[in-house]
Amino acid sequence: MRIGELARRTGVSERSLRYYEQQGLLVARRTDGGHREYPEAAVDRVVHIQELFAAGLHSRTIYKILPCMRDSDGSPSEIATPLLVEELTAERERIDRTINDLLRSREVLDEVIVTASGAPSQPARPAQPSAPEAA
Amino acid sequence: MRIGELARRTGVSERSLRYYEQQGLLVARRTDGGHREYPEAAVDRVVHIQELFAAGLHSRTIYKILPCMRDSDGSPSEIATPLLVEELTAERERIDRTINDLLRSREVLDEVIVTASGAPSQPARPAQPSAPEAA
DNA sequence: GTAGAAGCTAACATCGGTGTCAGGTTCAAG
DNA sequence: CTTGAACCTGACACCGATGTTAGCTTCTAC
Repeated sequence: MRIGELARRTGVSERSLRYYEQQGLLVARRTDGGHREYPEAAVDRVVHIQELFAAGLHSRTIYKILPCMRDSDGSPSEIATPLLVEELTAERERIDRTINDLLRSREVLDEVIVTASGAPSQPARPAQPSAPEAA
Repeated sequence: MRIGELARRTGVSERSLRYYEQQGLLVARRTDGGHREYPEAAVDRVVHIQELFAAGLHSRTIYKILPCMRDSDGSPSEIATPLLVEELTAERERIDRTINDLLRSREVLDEVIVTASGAPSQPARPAQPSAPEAA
């Protein structure tokens, strides 16, 4: 398939798909005229890439782990080196910390939401207009 | 306390603390000479701000919810408006999606790590992906 | 009063994935 | 052919929190 279809099917912009290729995350055959031609497996691969990006990994890291995942092509194809494993472990810890931050913040939001929903417009404390005007 | 100490105690750079003030997230009295002077409660507040930033909230959003949290000053001080509640609910959903992405990506990392650690040179046969002990 | 540490403001840089525009080429259907 | 959609490359812009530097002022301890 071509880039337009891949973009449509994955929800990722053509711009991003070209960027992925530039970063070595995605390969494409070319037609004689130079247009990209993707195999079906590209859809899965793009989805995977997106997930990893969404988790805050950098393209360089994604580049390194892609061949170690059983993925688009169905085959793991490579085993991570000890160095890479170390890096991924650090990345894993970062992810854990982020999850914890998210959970904490979600609690905070919930509390604010619940407080507001539970108590109708009753300024608990009309006092101190300590709200600094927006900068 | 002054900015240097606050920075040390919170692990947040002076640059960021000044930025927070500029965004209206943090207030400080000033000495005659113009130096910032923070109350003890600032430490907690900065920590809270950091958590919210880490969860991907923008300073504008943080600005709006800060007065609705029971926080540094100990008092909730304000109740969220319906509009804000709506916004926070959307934010909450974004956080949920992000958590899911992180969990998925963590699984992927775990699989790569386990495969590499467990099998010196063999096609993937991963044992139980290590228990999600984050949270 | 003086030296040096600590603060102040202001301005510019950075990172990295993505949006967008420009100017040109290819593809497919009439 | 011709035409219009789809694609190509390349370059620049953006966001937003944070780093960094510069040049100056204030504070504190001697």
